[in-house]
Amino acid sequence: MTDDRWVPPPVLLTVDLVILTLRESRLQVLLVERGVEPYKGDLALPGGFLQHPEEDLITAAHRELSEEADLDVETLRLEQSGVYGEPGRDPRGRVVSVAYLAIAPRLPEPIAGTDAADARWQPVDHVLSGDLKLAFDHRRIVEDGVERARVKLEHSALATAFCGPIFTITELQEVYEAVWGIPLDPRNFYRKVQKTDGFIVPAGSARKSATGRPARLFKAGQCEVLYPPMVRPSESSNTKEQ
Amino acid sequence: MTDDRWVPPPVLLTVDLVILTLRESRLQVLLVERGVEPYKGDLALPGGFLQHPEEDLITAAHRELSEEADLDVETLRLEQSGVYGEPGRDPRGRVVSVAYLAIAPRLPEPIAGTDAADARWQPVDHVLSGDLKLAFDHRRIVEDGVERARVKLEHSALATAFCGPIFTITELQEVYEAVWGIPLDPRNFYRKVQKTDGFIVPAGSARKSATGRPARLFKAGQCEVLYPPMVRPSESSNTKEQ
DNA sequence: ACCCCTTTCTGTCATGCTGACAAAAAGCTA
DNA sequence: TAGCTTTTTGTCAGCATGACAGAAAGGGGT
Repeated sequence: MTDDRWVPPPVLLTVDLVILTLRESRLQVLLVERGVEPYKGDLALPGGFLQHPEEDLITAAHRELSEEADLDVETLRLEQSGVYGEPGRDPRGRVVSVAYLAIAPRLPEPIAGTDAADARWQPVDHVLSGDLKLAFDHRRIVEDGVERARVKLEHSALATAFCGPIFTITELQEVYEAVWGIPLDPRNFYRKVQKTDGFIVPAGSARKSATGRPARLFKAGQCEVLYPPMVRPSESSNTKEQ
Repeated sequence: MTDDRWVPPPVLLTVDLVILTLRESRLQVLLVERGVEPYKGDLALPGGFLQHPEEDLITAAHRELSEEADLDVETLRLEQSGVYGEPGRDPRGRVVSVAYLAIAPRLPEPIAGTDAADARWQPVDHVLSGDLKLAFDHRRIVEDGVERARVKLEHSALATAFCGPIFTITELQEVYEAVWGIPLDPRNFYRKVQKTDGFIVPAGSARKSATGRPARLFKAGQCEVLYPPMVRPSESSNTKEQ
């Protein structure tokens, strides 16, 4: 650092995308089959290098998403979820990756783009359990992203974004159950979301499909931050035991 | 992306450090006076470029900390707190910065290192209020770091790390008050931390300095995650109003 | 029409946490 | 001993929660 002629070493920057959605009542993550080396043929998160030196990170993230999986994600709000810069994580050299997270309602089946041989949804538990091997350190990135989504569900009104514009309380409950991976009591859940101010507002009259009593319809309220938060019960047993 | 001869654009990577401590019952952040252009003479967070292409991010963070402010921070646990990569944030070119956060007990007055003309503690409210101008987008980084510290105080036993190895409940309360920036009721706080399992454990007999009834002494418990969490009262008014 | 089944919705009840506050306990000082 | 400060122990009402009972509102089958 005392040498005037020293120049900082450049690194290569990538963005990786953890796109979560709900399909068949399960939390699923968007994965692509890599069409190029390294890890050609393996599953990985969509993502890639910055295109030009002036490209914004978030712009690059959106671009990669539309390139690798042709999803209409204009409205998708990407949120930073971590940086992964360990040397050796990419055989191509020193690559630092910024991970972005998005959580969205039932998205359609993606269409593989230019860089990806294939793109499809996979249940996150297959990734977390290790049944599904991912390229690079992408499993770790998925883990971190899912944990962040779980926490976000507690403190923000994000869960409504998983549903359509109009939904029933039971549908909202299924979102929580899928993301948290635990069952909830319908009656207490009903009471809780009703009295959490600004979370959901009534939308039109009742009536829904199939069997059982017709459910009332709701839409997302205007508040972002939930107070009091939705607490997931399992958190209690998380105290680190000596 | 369809051009085989295309190579990804390199970027320069820096680490920036948000080191928070408690001095004189106020939350303070470590700042250095820049000794080189750009922003020479301005206050900024300690930090700098990766030294060589194989340097780990966290290693670089520790190195910069010891270079710019000669603190003995072997035990300091740095935690990632964000990436700042907006084009134009640094006049030297495309510079992406990874911010690290550390929270620590009363640290000594720092000693300016090689790159910094000076290094010292500054109250965070001076930074947040805008009274103190920082170089680059460092004010934003401090804001994010402080908010993260506030949240961490709610859910983790971090607050004990601000105190010495042995402390009184009142001292612990002062930590919360300083970081959250609000007053708390001593009696309710006393009750709360006592029954939060694994947060604090008794350490030796009572007795302390100055006036008033001697306080009992405690040390940090073994648990990391607080359940139930410490909730800061102001959070209730945080609902985003339409 | 009637019964059964499913799902949604409304209550109830005991428990435990919280905020607000009273008051006792334990020192020090004058 | 009186007065002051700070810590510690209670008290009390209100609110949220978990567990669960049971009513309401449909549909399908006979």
